[in-house]
Amino acid sequence: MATQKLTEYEIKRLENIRRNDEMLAALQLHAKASLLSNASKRQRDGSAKSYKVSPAKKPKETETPTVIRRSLRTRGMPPDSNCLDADSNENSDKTTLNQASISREKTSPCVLGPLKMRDAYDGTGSDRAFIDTLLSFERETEIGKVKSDNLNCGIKIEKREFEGRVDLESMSLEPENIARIMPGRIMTVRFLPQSDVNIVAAGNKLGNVAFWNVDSKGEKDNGIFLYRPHTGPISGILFQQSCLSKIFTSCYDGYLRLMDAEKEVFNLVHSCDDAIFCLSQHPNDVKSLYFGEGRGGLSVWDDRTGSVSSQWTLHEDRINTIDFNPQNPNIMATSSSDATVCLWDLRKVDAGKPKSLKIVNHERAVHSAYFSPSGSSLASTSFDDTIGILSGVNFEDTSRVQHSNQTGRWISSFRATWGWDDSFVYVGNMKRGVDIISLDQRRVIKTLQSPHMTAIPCRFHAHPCRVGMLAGATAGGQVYIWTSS
DNA sequence: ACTGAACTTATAGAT
DNA sequence: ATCTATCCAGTTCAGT
Repeated sequence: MATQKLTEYEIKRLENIRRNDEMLAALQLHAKASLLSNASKRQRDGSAKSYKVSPAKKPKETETPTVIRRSLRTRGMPPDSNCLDADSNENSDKTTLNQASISREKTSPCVLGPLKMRDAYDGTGSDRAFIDTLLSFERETEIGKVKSDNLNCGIKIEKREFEGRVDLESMSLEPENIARIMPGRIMTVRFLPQSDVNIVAAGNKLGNVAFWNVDSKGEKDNGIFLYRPHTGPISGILFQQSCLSKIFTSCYDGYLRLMDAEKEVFNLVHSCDDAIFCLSQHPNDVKSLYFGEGRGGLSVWDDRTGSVSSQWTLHEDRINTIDFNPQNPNIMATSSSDATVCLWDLRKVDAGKPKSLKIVNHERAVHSAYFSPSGSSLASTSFDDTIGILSGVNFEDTSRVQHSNQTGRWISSFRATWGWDDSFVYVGNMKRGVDIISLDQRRVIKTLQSPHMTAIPCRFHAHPCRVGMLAGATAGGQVYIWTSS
């Protein structure tokens, strides 16, 4: 009996080993193939699958080739390759090469230069309407810009122009505000910071970025536009209040791209050897992009000079989020898989020995640390099944709210996300609900649930201009938009 | 201190 | 209704 069991166990184990070996072999084949040519080949084994973006659409290739990420430097190319400047980048040979490889395969290509939106677009129809929509905001802000100070363009990201508390009881999920906008697991979801439209952008694990105009119901593609600008998990999407037609995206593939709707390209802004795990923008200096790179690294990209202006090692493991205090933008919070949250004073972070203002210790990896809208509190979410609340004039008060954050492998980690004021944070739970934690009461005071929510919402964003409008994204490419009447 | 393996978990799409 | 592929997260444990 005992020997029988042991044998079964052994068989299972060997089977596991065999499968792992196969997977590794596949990965290595990919790596070699992509080194030989940019045009990625399909996986050689039977695991090739097709996928439907939505039931209504026809099958799509989702195979994201595992590509060895190489910086321009290691490829012997000059840094940045003028990619920042879209005008100077009619870089014919590179562009045509890219086009060729993309049209052959509908996978995310490994493109070291600007990638045309047309080539990255994955849809049956045209994305013209969507691009025009983005550009229309641009014209609106142009008018505003001329009137106001164009010297200080974009002083604020996501300025909140409203009063009043959200009425939690009136929050509901209407069936028309649900859509599967992309395949795969969503890593990040963001509302376009524009008060008169409801557009969300989401990035998934496969390197896709999808946009959904929530209000264009019944229109072609249901207002959903899917692009494939990257080859790995999307770690950040950044809108800029001052220029809504330019959208930054960051990826584990080590690339930082700038989608420019005007030029209709995904420019390559920056590439590095390490994975980029998060992306943020300094509130007072929108030309400074902060991103977490590799194991504990934080880099600052200066969009004026087109180069990395600072590089620090701030943590012992990957940095999962970077956030700035709205009250005092010199204060930055980082959360890391090294189980800590750190507060930094940017004026004091030296190149040599960065010293944090404060360290909050969790028991396990910390997946997020976000400042409240007013900047007076900080909420951190950790695998140790707590949500940390940091408050007080000098952030000297710490407290914990118990919350199960065991998402496992297939669900993106939970990140407690602030709403429209300092009252509540919103965080997913494994029972397909949205837990609402009251800052005052330090506990879950309500859980949003709906029979329409058929999967676990794990990543959230509150509409920066609309109280009560909350987007939740799932591991299956769905987005739920909760609204308040 | 490091490396690698096992184990956990949910979902969409295929059967 | 049931089955299965997913496969770079994080942790624990076993072995160097």
